[in-house]
Amino acid sequence: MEVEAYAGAADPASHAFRGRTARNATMFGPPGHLYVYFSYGMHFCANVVCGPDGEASAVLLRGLTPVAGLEEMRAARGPAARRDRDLCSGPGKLCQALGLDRSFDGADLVAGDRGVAVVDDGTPPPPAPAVSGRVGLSVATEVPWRFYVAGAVGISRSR
DNA sequence: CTTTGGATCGTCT
DNA sequence: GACGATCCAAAGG
Repeated sequence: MEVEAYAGAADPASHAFRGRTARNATMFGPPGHLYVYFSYGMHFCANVVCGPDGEASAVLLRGLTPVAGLEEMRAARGPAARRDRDLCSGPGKLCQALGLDRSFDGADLVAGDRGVAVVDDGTPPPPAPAVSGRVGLSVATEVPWRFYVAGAVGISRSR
């Protein structure tokens, strides 16, 4: 598990920093929804909207430990994912493995209206999550808002 | 193991 | 018209 926090209008690294646009509209909506955007001409990235309606705060999903549907993930990722640990070890890989694209933008993760939901499987929170600066930014690079489970499978390469 | 460069296009200036 | 909240293959140690 690996995530990064983006603090809406107050965060220069957030897509919401320059105000609401057609692309980031979901972030300005109510929490519990999925914000999916297209980047670098070939990748999708997924966020969970977490602030109250109108605040545009979100959490970027950067890495996951696959626990089920491994066969489907391998098929979706293709030959590039040599090892199972590479299936979801990055924001773009994660979306490819789960089949997420722009059509999932705005999905309700509580109701699961588009077949995607956030659920509690009983795994307790990590007692000591690791922290670092966020990856791939040109601004606010030292703000320590990247959180991950140290040693877990499916963590992206950090700088 | 690390470094480097190419692919590729929607979005905002 | 420029630039990404990226990934991967290839090449060098």
